[in-house]
Amino acid sequence: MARPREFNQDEVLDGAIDIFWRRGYGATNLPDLLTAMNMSRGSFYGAFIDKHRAYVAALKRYEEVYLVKLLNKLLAPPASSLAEHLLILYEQIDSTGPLDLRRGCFICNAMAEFGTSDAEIAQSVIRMSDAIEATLTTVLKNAGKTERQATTQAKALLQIYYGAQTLSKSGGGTSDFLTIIKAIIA
Amino acid sequence: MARPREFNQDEVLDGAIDIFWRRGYGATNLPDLLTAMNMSRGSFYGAFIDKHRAYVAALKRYEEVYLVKLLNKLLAPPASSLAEHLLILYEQIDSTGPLDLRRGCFICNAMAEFGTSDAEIAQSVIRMSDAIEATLTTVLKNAGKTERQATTQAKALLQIYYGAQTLSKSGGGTSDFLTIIKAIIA
DNA sequence: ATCATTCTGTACTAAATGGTACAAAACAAA
DNA sequence: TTTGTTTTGTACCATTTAGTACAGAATGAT
Repeated sequence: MARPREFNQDEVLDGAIDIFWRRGYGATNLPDLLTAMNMSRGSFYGAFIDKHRAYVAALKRYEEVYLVKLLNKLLAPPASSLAEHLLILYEQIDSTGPLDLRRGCFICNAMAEFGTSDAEIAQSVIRMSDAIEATLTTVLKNAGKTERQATTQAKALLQIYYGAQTLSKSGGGTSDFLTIIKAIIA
Repeated sequence: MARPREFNQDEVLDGAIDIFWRRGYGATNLPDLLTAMNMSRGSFYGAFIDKHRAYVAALKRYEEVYLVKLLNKLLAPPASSLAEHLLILYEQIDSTGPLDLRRGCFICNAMAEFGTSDAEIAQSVIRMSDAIEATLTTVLKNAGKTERQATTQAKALLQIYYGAQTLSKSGGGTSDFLTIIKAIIA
């Protein structure tokens, strides 16, 4: 039979996620992308056809692995109060550490860069947003909220989260996160 | 003396703001930028030196004109309840109308695209964010909130606003905005 | 009307872009 | 070892990029 592939699909996609997350799609050129994925040009085009499809594949892996991890964390039985449990969201924000490696939220970044210009990507990020919102709704209902309270508060939490991620990426502060969460779920 | 300029500085910058807002900095190429600004290459480079400085100039004009307008609206005496007054924020979000011309928030877009990679731009967008936050704090204090309440709630409102803008840009819903505002200022 | 100065538009350039072609290498089966 | 197939790395290509050069047009002052 034939020569086996030398690269691992998951590993190269993790590399793609990393650089796309930090730099965005358009600002990532092919040489740097190949370095981040640890692939040669030939292998890259053989496996992903073009840059755009590589990005979509990275988004897909993000959804299947990284997003699922976040949702599972949220769905785990709260070890403390609801508000403190929801600090899991805050943990996603790299608001500490050096400014130059704040990459924000991968989903937010995709929303801001593509908007609705790419139907497939827009659909993907909205699906991920909806998944987070739905999970937050479940968490709130499990904590005793009514259906109506839970849905509205989940929306608010998601928007707060996106807003804080965006601000943090530019170096803005994200203080009072816990206080704000408490106000929303009050 | 010399031949006077044929273009108006404010008008061409408005054109720049428009296309940068819709497409971002990197995704806007020079021919399209020149069309949007209604300038020739010669005039453009004569007036702005390069693309980057044109973007910075557009940001500056945004701050001086568009942002100031928003702040003044917020500072105007509320004609209704505080929550309904704060719907001024919601009015900034183009969540109605066709998906393909949702451009999001100019400031958010800049944050997402540049992060901290450009010190001058980062400084500018943080200053604008701080201005909105400070204005919201004033509005809340004028409505009878304590200093502590006002500052925290202003932060929350700003983050909700950024989050809703980001979601809206990708076609996500922004329903329950008023309910969320009410919850935050409760 | 002439001149000095500045603006405008176009032709051009060097570099970088994403993508392709293809030879050589690596492997499994026979 | 030989053969068949696939991967890999590199050389290459056409296009697009931001930016420059410069000729000619337009203007106000003299």
